[in-house]
Parts: sequence; structure tokens; C-alpha cells
Amino acid sequence: MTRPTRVRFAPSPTGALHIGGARTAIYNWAFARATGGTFVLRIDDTDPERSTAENTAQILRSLRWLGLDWDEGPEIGGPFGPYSQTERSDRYAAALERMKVNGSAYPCFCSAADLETKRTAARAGDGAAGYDRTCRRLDPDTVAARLQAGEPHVWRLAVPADRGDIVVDDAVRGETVFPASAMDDFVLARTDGTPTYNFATVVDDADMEITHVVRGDDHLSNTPRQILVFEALGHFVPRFAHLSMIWGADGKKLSKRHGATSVEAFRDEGFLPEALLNYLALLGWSLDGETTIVSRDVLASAFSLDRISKNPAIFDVEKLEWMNGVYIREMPPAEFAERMLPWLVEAGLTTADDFYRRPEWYMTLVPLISERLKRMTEIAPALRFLFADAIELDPAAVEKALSSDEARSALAAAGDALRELRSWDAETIQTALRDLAESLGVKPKVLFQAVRVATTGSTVSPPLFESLVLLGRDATLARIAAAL
RNA sequence: GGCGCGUUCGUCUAGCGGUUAGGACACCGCCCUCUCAAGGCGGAGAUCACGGGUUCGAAUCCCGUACGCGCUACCA
Repeated sequence: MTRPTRVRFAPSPTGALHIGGARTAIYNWAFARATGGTFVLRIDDTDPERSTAENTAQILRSLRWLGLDWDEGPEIGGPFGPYSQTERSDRYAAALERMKVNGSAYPCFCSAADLETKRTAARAGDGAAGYDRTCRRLDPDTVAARLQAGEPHVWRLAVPADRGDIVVDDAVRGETVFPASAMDDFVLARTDGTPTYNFATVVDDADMEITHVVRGDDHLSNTPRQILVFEALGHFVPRFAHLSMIWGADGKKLSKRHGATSVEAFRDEGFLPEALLNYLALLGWSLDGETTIVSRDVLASAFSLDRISKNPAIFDVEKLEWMNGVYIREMPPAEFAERMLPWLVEAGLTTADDFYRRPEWYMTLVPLISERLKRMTEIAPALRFLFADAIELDPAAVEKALSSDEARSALAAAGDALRELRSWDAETIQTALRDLAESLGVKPKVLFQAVRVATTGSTVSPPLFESLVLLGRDATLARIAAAL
């Protein structure tokens, strides 16, 4: 009974990959990796109205961006393909055929209107819902005749009359019992012959020899129905693990109102894939209750289903930001420089050519900025003063640091002092300015802030002396003059 | 309505019969400091949803209640 682990992530391409789906993907991937199993990616595109190729492409892109690779699936194939449901209709037909033969599926000719009235009547009554099995009681001759006549019909699952309560041994929730009486003969195939979700997904999971189904909580109630189908198909029932949902900060379902929800939106908002991966992994799973920084490699070796928590989790952007900052700070400088470049280019501050023409200059800038970031989007605003020809001085900053006579005359003196320096390095600049402040009798901070506002436009900037070095003497002197 | 799931600091979580209920983010204070961060140290913050049991002993086991969520479709 010990089969090699095979898990799958089966997104529906009706939209971008959102963080809930991403977390499900991460757990599946990590579980496969940690158990030496196989991670299958399957596209559940049975909804032709809402499924698009672009959505599929974006989902694949998002998964790869997060660093998740699949062993079987779109673009790489595999022994159990095809890996999108629209290409598997013959499988569903074959499975249904088997069920017709073994008596676990039967045709139902009830109209939608009939069903509707039955449903409302049932709900008003004892609440014991579901289809009343009218067509299951039809005698075989009648069925054959109506089928022969081409009467429209769906195919329903014939829940075994002697089936006891259905127990789902969920890896996250433990044993949950669903009364057999609550199982109705649900529809497997629609009038037009297409399979319903609960049927298609089971046929696929069975065909693909999936051993563990790790998916969202919203499918827990569907699980007993699916188990019935596995049984009707004569296939082993996989182990299930149902993940709780991720909510917005207000405890409500995540939506656009909460800002970014898609993986790509988080990318665009300056989050690193390794940070998002780490954060999402810990949103519902823990390594030991203490560790917060969990790399992809650790995830891939230490992930286990039994440490998934049952509680729904609220998405906390502030913690993600903190984690993003941790990853930024821990990144090797050369790597940070490379990954910073696109953000500078996008902001129109520089070009890749310039970057590769003088990499040393960019490298010296790395430690000044990387230490104070939460998001990559903060890079361009913080460094704009180094690239722009002219800067605008923030009025509030001017008011604060340049409005007094003391500050203005000190700034003028600073300009003179800096012009005279023999060398243009941080140490020399700092010494000169400190000496100047002392001889003028002004507080160093006052002088520094005056210079900072004059040269960067703001009271907040990367370290001043290093910034001036990068700015260069000419620009520094020009800006001081302009500010006076 | 029926069935199912969930409920530990504001947030993410540890805990799996005996703990001063631990960690992280956020927050507050101090230190460091050219601003902002980062970093270091410290602090506040949880009657473990509520009510009953079981037990010498319960956040941990059982039963209810409340609240939230999911399913109950020829959606996925």
C-alpha cells in the first residue's frame, strides 16, 4: 500500500493565480519534494466560458516565478497526460461507460424545473436534501426506450444502497464522518455529455494515480461524493488534506478590496518570490513554531502534512513586508544589484547599458539602500536624487532644515569647504563637515541635515557622506548653490 | 433548513493531560546613530470563544451553545 507519492495542483484558469492557490501549490510541491514524490500540474479548464489561454500562461509564469517546478504537466508532458481537462474528454466518457456497465451510474430524465420544485420542497421539509431518485426507480425497459428515443438526460451516480457512513481520514482535520443519508445521487455528466467537476476531478486523480489530494477547505464537503466515485470506479481512495482559507485583514474573503491578491500583483508591488514563498508557506504551516525564515530548500526537505494548522489565516501584509526586508538584506550584494536594476530602469532612472558600463558605481550604492528596504518599489524613489539632473526640494524639508539663517550660512560654508577638499571620499567629507560645524559653532546634525536637504531634496536619505560620494563633487556643489 | 469544518496575544503560530501558555510581525521604551532604516536590549499584550462534564489535574479528552466559514448546482 505504500505507493510513491503523487500529488497534483489543479488550478482553474479562470483568473490569475491568487495567493490562496499559490499556497496550495506550494504545499503540494513541498510535500512532493519532501517525500521524494511527483508533483503534477493539471489545468482544470472545464469551464470554457471563463477559461483562457492567457490565464493558463499567467498561472504557469507565477508558479515558476515562485520557484515551483512540476514533474508532469503543461509544457513538459508526462506519462499520464494530457494535463488539461478539455483534452481528456475521452477519459471521462470511458469512465462513465464503466460506471454504466457496473451499474453505478444511471440516466435521469428529470427536467430542471422538476428538480427545482423537488429541491425547495425537500428543503422546506426535513431538510434531508438531494435528488429523490425518481429516475433510479425506472424499470430497465422504460429507460432503454427513453434513451433510444433520444430523450435529454444526465447521468447520475447511484449511491450504493448499503453504503454506510463515509469517513474521510483527513491529514489535517482527522476523521470526519459524513452520514450516508446525506449523499444524494449527484450528476456525473451533464445533458451535453460534459463531466461535472466532482466527476472529472476524480477520473483525473484516479487516472493519474494521485495518492494525496491537498486542496482548499471548500472541497471538504465534496470529498465524500468523490470518494463514492473512486469506489464506483474500483480505484483506491487517495489521502486527503484540506487547507483552511486565507482571509483579508478584515476577516472577509480576499478580494480586490484588500489590494493585491494575485501573485503577479505582489511581484509588481516589490515583493521577492522567495519572501512570498516563505510567508505563504508559514501561513498555515510551521516548521517548529519558532523558525520564521524558511528557505525553499528547507521547505522541500522538511515539509509535512501533519504540521498544517486547521485555522483559517488572515493575510498580514506587514509581516510579509518584514520578511521581504529580511530577504533583501540577506541577499549577496552583487545579486541585489542585478535584481535592483529592473526597478531603476522601469522608473526611467537609468539603463542596463549604464549599469554594465560602471558596475562598481552601482555596487557601492547597494549597501546604502538594501538595508532600508521593505519592498523593491522603494528603490527608485530613494535613489532618484542620484540620477536626476535637477532635484525638487521638498518644501517641508526646506522649512525644517534650511529656513534658519544659521542653517543657510552653514550650508554656504559647507559648499566652500567641500570645494576645497583634496579627495572626494566619505571619510574626508565627513571629517571636513564635522570640523566645519565645530568651527562655526553649529550642531553637526544641523549642518548635515542642511546639506542633505540641499543635495537630496529630503530630510530622509541614504547615508549622507556616501551619498555625496556617489553624487559627485560637481553635482553636490551645484545643488548646494541652487539651494541657497 | 440539513451536513461538515473552524475558534490560543491585534495578526501568523507553538502546544498534542501537569508549562511562569513559547516564538514571530506589529506596537511601546532604551541603546546605537548624520536622517531614515537596520541591529541590540527590555516591555506591554492571550481569564486558550462560552457553558457543562471526564480527571487528582484540561488550552489539550467528551457533550452542548454562540459566532464565522464551506457544501447542499446539469459552478469549479
